[in-house]
Amino acid sequence: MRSEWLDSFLVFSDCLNFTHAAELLHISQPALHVKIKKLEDHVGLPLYRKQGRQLYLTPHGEQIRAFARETRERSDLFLAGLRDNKQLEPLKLAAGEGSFLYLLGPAIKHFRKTAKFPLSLVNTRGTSIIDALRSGQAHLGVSALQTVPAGIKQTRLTVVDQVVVMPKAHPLAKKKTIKPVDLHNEPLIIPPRPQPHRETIEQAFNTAGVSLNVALEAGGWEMMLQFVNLGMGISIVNSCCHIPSTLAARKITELPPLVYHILELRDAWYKEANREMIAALKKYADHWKQ
Amino acid sequence: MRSEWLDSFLVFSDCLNFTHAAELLHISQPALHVKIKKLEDHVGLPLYRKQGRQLYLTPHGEQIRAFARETRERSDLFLAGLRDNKQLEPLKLAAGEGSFLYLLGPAIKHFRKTAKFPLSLVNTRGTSIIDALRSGQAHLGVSALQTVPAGIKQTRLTVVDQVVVMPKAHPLAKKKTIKPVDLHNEPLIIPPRPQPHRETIEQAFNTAGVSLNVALEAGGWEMMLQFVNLGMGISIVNSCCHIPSTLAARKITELPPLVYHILELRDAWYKEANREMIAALKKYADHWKQ
DNA sequence: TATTATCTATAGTTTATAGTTATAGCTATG
DNA sequence: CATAGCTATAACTATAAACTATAGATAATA
Repeated sequence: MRSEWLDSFLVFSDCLNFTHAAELLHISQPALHVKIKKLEDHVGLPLYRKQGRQLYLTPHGEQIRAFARETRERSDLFLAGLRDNKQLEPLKLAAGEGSFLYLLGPAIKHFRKTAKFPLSLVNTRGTSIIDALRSGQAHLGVSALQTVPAGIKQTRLTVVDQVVVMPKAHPLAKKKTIKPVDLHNEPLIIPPRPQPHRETIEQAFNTAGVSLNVALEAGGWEMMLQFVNLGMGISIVNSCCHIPSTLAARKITELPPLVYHILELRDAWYKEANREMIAALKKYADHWKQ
Repeated sequence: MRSEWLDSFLVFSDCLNFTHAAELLHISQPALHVKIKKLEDHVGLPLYRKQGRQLYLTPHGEQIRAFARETRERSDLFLAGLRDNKQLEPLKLAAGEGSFLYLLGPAIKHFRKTAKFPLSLVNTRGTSIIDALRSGQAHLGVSALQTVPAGIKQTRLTVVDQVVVMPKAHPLAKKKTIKPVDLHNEPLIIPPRPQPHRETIEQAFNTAGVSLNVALEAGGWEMMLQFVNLGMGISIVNSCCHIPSTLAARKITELPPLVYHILELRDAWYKEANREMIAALKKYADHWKQ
């Protein structure tokens, strides 16, 4: 869609009179007429109608008019900012510790190498990622939320299973997959209460009718694994965590796999930096599986 | 800024080679060269440089490239939506009861008459207007917040004084202006605790060292005025409220006037509907004063 | 009812712009 | 030092965008 057409249409839609609008544009009336006609042909929809000899815009015409206005305003603002040497705002990517540690490394590396945008990483926990997006503290988020809040757009990134980790010598390590019942009375190392990971575990254990034996509350995957390593109990972590070779990891049933999504504000006009980061994230979505 | 220039620049910036890019665009290399030159001349800044015989984009060139991408994406999305007959989203205006009752009437009337956008009004109270904007439940808000939250753009609308209202026969009605001290021991009708109006009053009375004698807690200007009318006490309301002729309104010192602002999300690309509503609001910003 | 004014829309012509070819000039490479 | 591969400019050409003229349509006016 040519910008000239939109500019002409803007003037025309103000006058609703080819003769006057053409004068304002310093071109002849027929010249304007063909411009509007070309715009109409391109769009493929009638943009104005005649009632007697009064012209009026169709609803599509009204929409084009609004689009034309926004387009020009956007362009003017951008050019003004460019000439004022306005600094490029860095892309702010929000995610939890786990995502940054095990999921996003290669994507971030790739983005920094190929994209020309400054990058800033925001460490968030739980649902505060949504607040960060809404308040503009972050432009993009990665998280495994269960429900999509209003006004947020989700793009599926990868699916991560949950595994039970324990010392290799542990009797449960002989099993191939573990059920919540098997963990009855086992001392567990899990995060404290408001964390979503804790909630998921509690829910699954409740459903299975198994009571939790919390040996130690510890947040953060690395910490949890460290305490398992020290023999203080066993734990449930994402299968994308780097499991030390001294530990065994076994699949657990009845705990839903985590679906990681890319989160962005719906209809914040698609920023180029977002686009490039999303491309990088998708490229390396499953790198951790190898 | 012509859309053709941007389209050509996009291809050029991918190749960084006039010869190849021109082939892709099915024009000759010199033709592309002058197009890029025209874009550069229009912008007034160099968009690329040569290092030996390798070309690379300047930071300004990178920004233009991102802008060009976004421009095309935006245009494509718009056209696709238009052809799919996607319904126009209504403009959602959020404000409190007081604003809707006394401040916004004529502006809303004007908008509905002149603007071609569907309108939807959202009744909010207190700071939840910010949440409504951030979550996309509202596109525009009107409120008299004391502080501007991050990511919100404010435009000053009008200034409203606070007045004490009482029956005309009340002894205080003889005064021209009233101080908080004068209200010592007077039974007051004011909103309950979390309301900002209550907080403002409490703060002013604390500063003046006067204790509040709360006769009745009632939210909403109309209700408050009604109870004053019924002789249950006196109250403090905005001067833009419709004061019944049976009551007297007197200015009060030490209570700061309320500054009403238009609120919108910073850098949500300026929607045409927002623009028109803001124009309408400004046009009738002070209508209530007459 | 005929006449005029005002405006849209189309046709034919002219002008301006965008495209082409040719080539000079620069730079890395064998 | 010759050559390949590219940018950038000039001179020329084709195309598209402007113009003039005017037919057609509608409402106001004599």
